[in-house]
Amino acid sequence: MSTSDTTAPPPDEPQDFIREMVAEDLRAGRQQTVVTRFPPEPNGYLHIGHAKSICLNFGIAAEFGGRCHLRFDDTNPTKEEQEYIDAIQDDVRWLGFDWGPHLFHASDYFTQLFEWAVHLIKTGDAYVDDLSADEIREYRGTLSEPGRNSPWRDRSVAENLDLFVRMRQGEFPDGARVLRAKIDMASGNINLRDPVLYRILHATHPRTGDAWCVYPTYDFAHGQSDALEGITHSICTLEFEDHRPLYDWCLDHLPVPSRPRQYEFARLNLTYTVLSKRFLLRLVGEGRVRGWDDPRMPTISGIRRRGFPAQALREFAAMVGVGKHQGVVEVAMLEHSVRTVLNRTAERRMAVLRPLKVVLTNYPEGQVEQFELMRNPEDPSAGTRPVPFSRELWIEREDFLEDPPRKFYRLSPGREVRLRSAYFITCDQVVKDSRGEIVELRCRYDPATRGGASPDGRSPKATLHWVSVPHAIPGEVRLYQHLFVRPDPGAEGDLLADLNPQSEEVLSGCWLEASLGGLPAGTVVQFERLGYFCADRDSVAGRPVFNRTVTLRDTWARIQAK
RNA sequence: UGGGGCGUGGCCAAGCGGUAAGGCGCGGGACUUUGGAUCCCGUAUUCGAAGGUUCGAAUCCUUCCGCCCCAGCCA
Repeated sequence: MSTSDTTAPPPDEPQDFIREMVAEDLRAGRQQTVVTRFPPEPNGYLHIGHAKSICLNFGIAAEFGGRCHLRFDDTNPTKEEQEYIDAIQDDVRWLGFDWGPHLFHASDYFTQLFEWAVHLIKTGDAYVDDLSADEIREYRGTLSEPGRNSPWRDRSVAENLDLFVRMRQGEFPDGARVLRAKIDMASGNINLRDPVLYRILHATHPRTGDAWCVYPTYDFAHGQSDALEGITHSICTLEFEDHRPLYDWCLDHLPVPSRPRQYEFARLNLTYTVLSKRFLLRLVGEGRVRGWDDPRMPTISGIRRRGFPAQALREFAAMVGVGKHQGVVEVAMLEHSVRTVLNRTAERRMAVLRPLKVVLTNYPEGQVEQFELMRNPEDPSAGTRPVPFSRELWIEREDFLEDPPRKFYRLSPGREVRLRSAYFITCDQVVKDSRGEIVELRCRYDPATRGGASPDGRSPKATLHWVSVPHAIPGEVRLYQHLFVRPDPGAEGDLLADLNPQSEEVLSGCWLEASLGGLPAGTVVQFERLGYFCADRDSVAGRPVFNRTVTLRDTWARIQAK
């Protein structure tokens, strides 16, 4: 609230229409400062769509030198849980935003809201209705026909007051009565046909416990909460555009301490990604995934477990922009920002997912060499790491073909390839078991090519990654594909029918560079050309588990085509 | 048949009366001791459609078409 909050100059060029309006409000003197808020209902985990809203609200506040509140819109105790309240805070923090001391709950205002409801009753702008939910729906009319007034609409102020207080005191069961605003049953905007302001809910609230049995609706709580917190710009998604007249009506009829304005933008839609809390809740509830933070989930916590960096999400949000057009953004755009960030930050390591043993017949038994390899070629300041090399190595099964087709340049009988940063090797012999399965390759290395370059200038067409057998540690790798196979999850049809049955593939016989052992969960490394992998919290010392980060449908196909 | 919004290339998106930014994707090339890295080059005679105003329109006017949201005591 200090004036220092307002000293930062607004950005030179607003990048979107909301920022433009904010800048204009400041310029015209309609607002002295900028206060926004991110107002999730704690009825589930946050997903990538919320990230857009978080970046928008916190971003605008930061750019204009204002502040952004985190407010839980906890007006419906039947759906809300403390677990969600905690998880949401973790996610917003992880995304890189700080609400400072500005943590609020709509439930903080229950007393004030109740008093304001009484105020509306006294001014004749609200009444207690005895109609049932079904009757209210009937009386509301339809999209094309006006509604009719409730027979209880003209009760006296005294009777309304008495009934409302008794509602609050718990005299009536759920659904028996509601408090309604007296606006216009014939309005073309259905939200204005005497909207419900308060309903009876004998439910325990995660924060206020059993103190209340009447709870305000979203429409009666949101704008007033904004006003109480001094929010200047209340930014929400498009589906609330119809509610803005009601938002304004409430503020205009109540002695609120400030006058916020509501602005709407298009929510994020992503191809191959369902961003419906209701549906995500179902996936978790039915055990289709292993929880809200299952790495296949589009939740912020799931995405985090897959190794998406917070910065990538922020860059993605900026890249997508803010507008009123409801399009569907291609996941490729998200994956692009993930790769961009990871490419410059993730350290390189070697790991063999599907191992095949290579024995260097001319390499001295028992000899071990240490190579010092770059931790990240994109960032020399990351330094180097020691990587041991010995007579027996693991290479990727896919990197050898006994009978190579054209265009396959990796290892095959008689061919020479480079072992990344080590030596050139040539395959002399293929060892098979009784079933004809290749179990081992006998190769010869060229001592003159130490470090991966040949003094005579020859250069193999392929470079393989490898791990020294005696030094490797076992690990598990989980490969993820898109959870949904339907490009546009917004289209009609049963979403469950389009769940990808192969969205997860677990590879347990992997061999990893030893340095991959003690990585803290959340660390993302790049396994050379295999892609980015994130150390999972399921890892136990010495036996790490990694989740593959970015998935492209044709990963392997692309690599093989080279 | 009510109300509220939105329509710029495959996707997102600038543009606000002066003759179509940018990003993603895609295609092609270069380079490379991983590449899905990096670097080049290409990718809308046209802005949902049709009229009109204007020297000049994606930008102004008219009409039409299409898509989205609203009939929870959810948010």
